[in-house]
Amino acid sequence: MSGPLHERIRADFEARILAGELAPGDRLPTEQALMAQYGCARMTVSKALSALAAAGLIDRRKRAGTFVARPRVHSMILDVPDLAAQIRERGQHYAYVPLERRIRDPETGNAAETQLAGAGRLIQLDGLHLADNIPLAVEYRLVSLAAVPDIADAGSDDTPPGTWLLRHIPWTEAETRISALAASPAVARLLQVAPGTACLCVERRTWRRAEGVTHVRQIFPGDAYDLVARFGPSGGQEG
Amino acid sequence: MSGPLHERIRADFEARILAGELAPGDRLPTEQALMAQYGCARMTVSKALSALAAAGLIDRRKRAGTFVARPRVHSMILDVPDLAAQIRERGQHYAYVPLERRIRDPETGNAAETQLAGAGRLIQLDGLHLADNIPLAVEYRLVSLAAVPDIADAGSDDTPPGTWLLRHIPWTEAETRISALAASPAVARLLQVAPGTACLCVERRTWRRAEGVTHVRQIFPGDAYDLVARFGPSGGQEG
DNA sequence: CCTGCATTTATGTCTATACATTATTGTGCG
DNA sequence: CGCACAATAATGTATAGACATAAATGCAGG
Repeated sequence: MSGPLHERIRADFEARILAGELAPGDRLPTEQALMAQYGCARMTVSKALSALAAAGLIDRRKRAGTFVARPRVHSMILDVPDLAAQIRERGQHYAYVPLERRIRDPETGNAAETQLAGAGRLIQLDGLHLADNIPLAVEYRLVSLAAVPDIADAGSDDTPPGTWLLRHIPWTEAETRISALAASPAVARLLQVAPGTACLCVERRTWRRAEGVTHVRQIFPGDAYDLVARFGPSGGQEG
Repeated sequence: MSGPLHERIRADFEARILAGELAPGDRLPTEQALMAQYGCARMTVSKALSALAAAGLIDRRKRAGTFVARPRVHSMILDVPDLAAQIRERGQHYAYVPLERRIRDPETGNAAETQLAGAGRLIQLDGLHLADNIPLAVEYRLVSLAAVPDIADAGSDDTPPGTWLLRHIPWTEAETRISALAASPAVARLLQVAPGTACLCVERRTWRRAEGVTHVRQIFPGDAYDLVARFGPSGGQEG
């Protein structure tokens, strides 16, 4: 149990809070007390407590002291990785089959599309994700050419646009919406399941500085794919 | 644009990275340069950069310098709030109808149940969540009596066990699994939908210090509920 | 009893400095 | 040329102190 002292202090209190030894609302020792206890300077204590505060485990109030925070919503970390990477990680063979690649104007009257397009046009990129040659997901994607002009000429057809985008337009804002729906005949045929089969629908909209980048809808057969999210102390991705 | 200087520095670079002005792999000025640029001490610069590093936006390497990180997985924050709170927030009337409340032993041969139970027994708590008297979700829950002995006598029947647990056993680790399934006849009857309807299934297992606490399965009609997750600069996870 | 003001105590920010750590860079020797 | 090793330049950790800020507390006066 060595390493930086501020990290040790942080880990100490994280453990005690997570274990319930320190309950929500409990008061932590003052920084002065912790200086004495650990035999270090105040900045060192403060660094440890700042990290805990940033992680939402404690509240620090001037004059009053430092308290174990009341857990609010259970926010969980949902990893929405690149499908290609995820499939390969499971040791399966990944392939992407492009189905449609068309540059077009946004549908008039479709607010989402016109907003995504901005001043320019849209490129529609539909395709099928295969794991070991079995259909895993249909993907319907729209990309704003105003935001990503490179995509028109880039992209050999068999790299999925999601992977390409991830490498070229990083650090965007995104909203993901997860729902369940019954497979339409068209989707059912592509996924090789019976029409009406329960499917997981992952819909993601992505922005960059308030400018729309892409809007994608992925549909998975319900029995073939689970999304997994985690919450916990070790899940410290914080990003 | 005032406030603490370290926060201003942090926000400056966050904005430049998110805007793409600083691309992945680009090198940031050295701390020395930033000291000069902002006219402050090194600790102040360091605090700003540490926050960015904790958020995963930059990588700091000794001797080499500080670089914009390559985006890894797009981790998103999935808010899994209390159903009761969420429904009331939408201005609807919330109600919980208990269906089953039984103390029993774990099924022999069911590894998940025996592991959850630990040395003790289990309490099974099934119920129905209603929004404006319309069924929104069926809930099948198992709670370990070893981990939560209080639950046996606590809980007036019309407060959902999820809400009760959230208030009594905070700061747990959890894993959430999201999938789609077709409504079984029993589920369909409870949700008042046709059998086979596509439903969203949210399954959550919760631990506390490696001791199982609860295992819950919530099933929503596919067209009545969406899970939403967000990723973005302001989306800090402070609950 | 209540209100308002001063005090006190805690965190918040920042400085200036020192030494540790580490990976790159460069140099010299075989 | 290439390897070993030293110099160097960057971040990492920590100290000791100063002043700022905010809120709980206590005290005085109405």
